[in-house]
Amino acid sequence: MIHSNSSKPDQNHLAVDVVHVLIKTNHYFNREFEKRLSSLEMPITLSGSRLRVLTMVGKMGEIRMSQLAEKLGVQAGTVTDLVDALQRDKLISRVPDPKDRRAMLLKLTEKAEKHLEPIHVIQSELAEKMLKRFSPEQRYQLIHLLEGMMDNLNLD
Amino acid sequence: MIHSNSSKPDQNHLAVDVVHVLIKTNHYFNREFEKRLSSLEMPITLSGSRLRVLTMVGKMGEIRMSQLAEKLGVQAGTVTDLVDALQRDKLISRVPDPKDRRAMLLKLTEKAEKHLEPIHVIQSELAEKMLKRFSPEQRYQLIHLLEGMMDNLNLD
DNA sequence: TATTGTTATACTCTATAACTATA
DNA sequence: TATAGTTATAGAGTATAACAATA
Repeated sequence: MIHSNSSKPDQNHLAVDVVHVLIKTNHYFNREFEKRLSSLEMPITLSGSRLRVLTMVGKMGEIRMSQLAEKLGVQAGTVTDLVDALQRDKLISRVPDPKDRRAMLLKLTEKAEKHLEPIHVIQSELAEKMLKRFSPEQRYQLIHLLEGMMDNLNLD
Repeated sequence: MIHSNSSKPDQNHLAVDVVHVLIKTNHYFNREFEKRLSSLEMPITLSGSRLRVLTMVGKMGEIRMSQLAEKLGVQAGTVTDLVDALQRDKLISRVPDPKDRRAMLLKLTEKAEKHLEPIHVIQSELAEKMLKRFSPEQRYQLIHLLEGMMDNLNLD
């Protein structure tokens, strides 16, 4: 058999290009998002990681430390630190799980819900700007293509 | 009462969804890429940031610290630190710019070129896996849509 | 005066590993 | 013994701001 690696050079090159554009687009979004966030002059500044924690906890409603670590793809100790910081800012509550005395359950506080509102507005506005003049079909198409990429990652 | 925010709820919601899928796809790629990189057992481990520096310097051939900072979207001091580390590992060389005695010119060393090879192979393989069964048309489409998002960011 | 790069300081994110309490 | 979470330690990445040398 011939080199599997160089049998389709053009196609391969194109694949790398797609990934590079993906990374770049993500980077552009992040940079602009962080810029808008910091210009919001909020009493508490949320980094990307902390925001991801809050969003995940909000989505799950109630979640254990270990589950959260798994969902975020980080270590248990990292979650402990992040939650410590968020709890200090009264954005998250940590209560013992009545069913397992080793475990802790995390929940958003009301303060967090209020805090997240303007952030979600910014996110939404920025998303809309980046997708200006994209038809609904194009938006679905983009979602579909990206989801296809993730699906491929979970194959064999 | 009607929220000014919900005038175009479906479309707006879709825009945020697109961005979320984008971020998630990027995250999936990064996680898998870092995993494969670390399993490569290389003598020097390159973080995402250092890799981005090397890739950019490689692409430009020769570049100033200040240009590099601008390209990467980070502060000058950050670049100094990154380059310090890469120079310590003999992956980058720093020579004074003969035309401007304040400036430094960065270049990859031969060691870096050799070092980057297997990394590019991994990147290419992973990209190809994620785009398996995507037709060339779909690949171009994806690139086109993502570039459209970046273009929109630079408007008004 | 403005620009190039460095240094100093501080904070966030992250991993690894050792540890405690509970299952 | 295994699991849930914490603590300790260390290192990378980043920003801000003050600084020196040169333009």
